[in-house]
Amino acid sequence: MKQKVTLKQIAKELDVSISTVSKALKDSVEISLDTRQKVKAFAKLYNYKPNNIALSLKNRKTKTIGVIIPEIVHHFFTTVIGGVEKVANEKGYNVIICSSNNSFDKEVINLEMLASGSADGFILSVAKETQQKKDYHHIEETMSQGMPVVLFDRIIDELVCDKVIIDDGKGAQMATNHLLSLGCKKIAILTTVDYISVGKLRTNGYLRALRAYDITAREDYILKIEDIDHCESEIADFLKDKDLDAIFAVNELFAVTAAKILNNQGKKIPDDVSIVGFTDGILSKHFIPSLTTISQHGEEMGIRAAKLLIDKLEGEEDVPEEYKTVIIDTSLIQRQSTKK
Amino acid sequence: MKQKVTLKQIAKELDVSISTVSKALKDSVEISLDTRQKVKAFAKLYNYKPNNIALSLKNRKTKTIGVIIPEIVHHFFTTVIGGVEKVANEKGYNVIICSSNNSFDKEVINLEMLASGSADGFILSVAKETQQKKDYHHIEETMSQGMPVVLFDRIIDELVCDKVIIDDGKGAQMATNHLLSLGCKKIAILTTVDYISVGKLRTNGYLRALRAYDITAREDYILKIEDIDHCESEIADFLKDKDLDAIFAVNELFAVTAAKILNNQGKKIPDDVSIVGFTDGILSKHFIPSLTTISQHGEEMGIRAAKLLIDKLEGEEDVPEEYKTVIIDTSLIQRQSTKK
DNA sequence: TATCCACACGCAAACGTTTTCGTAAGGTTA
DNA sequence: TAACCTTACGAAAACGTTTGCGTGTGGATA
Repeated sequence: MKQKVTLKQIAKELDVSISTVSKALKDSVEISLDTRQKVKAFAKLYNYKPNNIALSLKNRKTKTIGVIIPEIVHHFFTTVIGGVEKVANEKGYNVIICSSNNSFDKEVINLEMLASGSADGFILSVAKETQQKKDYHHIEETMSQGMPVVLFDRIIDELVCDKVIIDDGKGAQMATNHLLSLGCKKIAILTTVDYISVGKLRTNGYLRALRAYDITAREDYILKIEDIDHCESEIADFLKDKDLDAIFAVNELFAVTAAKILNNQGKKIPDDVSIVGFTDGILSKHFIPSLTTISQHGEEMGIRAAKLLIDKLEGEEDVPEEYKTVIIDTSLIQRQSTKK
Repeated sequence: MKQKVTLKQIAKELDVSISTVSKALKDSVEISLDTRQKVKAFAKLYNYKPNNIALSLKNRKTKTIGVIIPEIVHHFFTTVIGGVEKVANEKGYNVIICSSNNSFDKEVINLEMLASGSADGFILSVAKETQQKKDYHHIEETMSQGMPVVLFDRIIDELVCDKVIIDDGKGAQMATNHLLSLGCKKIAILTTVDYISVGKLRTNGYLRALRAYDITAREDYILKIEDIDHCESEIADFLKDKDLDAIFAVNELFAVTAAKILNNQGKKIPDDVSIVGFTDGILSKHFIPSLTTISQHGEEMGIRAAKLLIDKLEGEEDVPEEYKTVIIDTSLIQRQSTKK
């Protein structure tokens, strides 16, 4: 098992100094052509690769972007990561991904770990628990230590930093409008509890759309689901004996679950009930009927977030701080779950 | 913007030496109680966190596991990562995830980057291109430099290292047997091209099951799909005018796509045609009808892989090399796409 | 022959730790 | 008072780089 070869070893073998080796590998004119060639040949032979750790220590930067997301087994978030990776790779950055598993503690641990030397900046969507606790000290601390943070999707309004979001309200409004324009009047919404920022925003969008159509929102048409893992029974209860003509669900799972329950009730989609979801994932695409949905353009979010972060990382040090909030357009993807 | 505080700065402020600070923070008896308390108070106040990079350099280990997967937007792989993270976090390891995007070049780049200081060992499922090219020098090199590698799912037989796989053949056999036991006789398989190791293994399992039932396999019942992104037309062509009573698909997407096409042909699932898929993802679970499938137990794979890797990382240096191949049991999840 | 200048290379510091070893100060013992 | 032991701390090396600067050697010039 040959160990990794270092400059020191090459220097020893070739009987020159470490600096000579380093400079030779960089093709410095300080070093004679002869020596340069010898060193490079040797380095190639032994497959020398500079040690990133040492470089990071020396340069005080890691060329690494830390991404922290609430869930790793989640189509939308992985799509965003895809976008981040695209930009990062182009610009020579590495990407470290950590999942907080929606736990505040794990988010803190991950952030602190990455912040202590492993990453230069962060792209972050906060955990459910964090939104609930409203404790952002870890993020503030990271920023105050000079590491830029870009928040996306589940952001925190109180935090002053770059952000990439979609206009959740507008998206929800678009979805609801679509249903209204189809002639639906009895439109229910399946949403999350209010402390999830995106859930609340989408609920508001739904309400705004109804108002614009002069339809009074009904409390009993709004279901706020707390426990996503057991949404099925909640939705089933909610849907029992309700005479709806449309459902707007704030995510794929709610939409699909509702569709299945309606199916079992013998209702036809979209003939009896139309459904619009949120997030364009594989479920929406492949479900029968395929689901009309609001696309969040996850990859685009990742791309923009990465660009914002890298701009900060590579920008002038003493430029006055200026933070942007990028709003990604949502779009309605019409499929079979809403009638034409 | 207060910069990160280092031992040196604390030392300067408190007018002691760096070593004193370091020892004090570690509660060394060498340092007087007085000094210890003073240092600790100061460190806390300024929120001192040891710099991981410096530690890595010093300790020659990073306490980080590198995971390289072919795709990040992929349910199975993210499930595996979930398992890896579980174990890693328990044992105090960090997890870095990189995706090769099924590109050989990117796999090489990622591996080399992580290998040059960022990770102590690797958990890796190789890119499609790598399997095709049969070029494994980057992996061999990594191992020869003393960094353990655990291969999972898409492994390479020629490589001598730890591996975690499922018995793809057995799983496929189980799936096919299930169909046979239901009385199906005309069973087609939707599989991948042969250079994808798991595809080939599953095809073989299918063939074995048929043989055991004394059914001659028919060439025209086997579809090897090259381009997953455009599988729909291939499958549609294949299914045209075929009088099948069952389909075994080696992944979720093929299964769902076939189901949709059959639907359009007016065939009922499972009454006219039964379908068994592979991989227990959200699609299989939520599709209507829900799909009978072979579960790969992705999380378990991740757990086992992480354990194998950490064992190697923490094992004695000079213990004779010994490599294990862990085979995870697959299981058949019966749902609605096969008749009872 | 004394002076100067390239050339080609080495020294050493720095990045932030940890840890071994050395040592000054002060107290105890003989 | 000399010898010794604690106590409490500091110096320095090491991890692997990069880089500014110093310097020895040899040849060219005056």
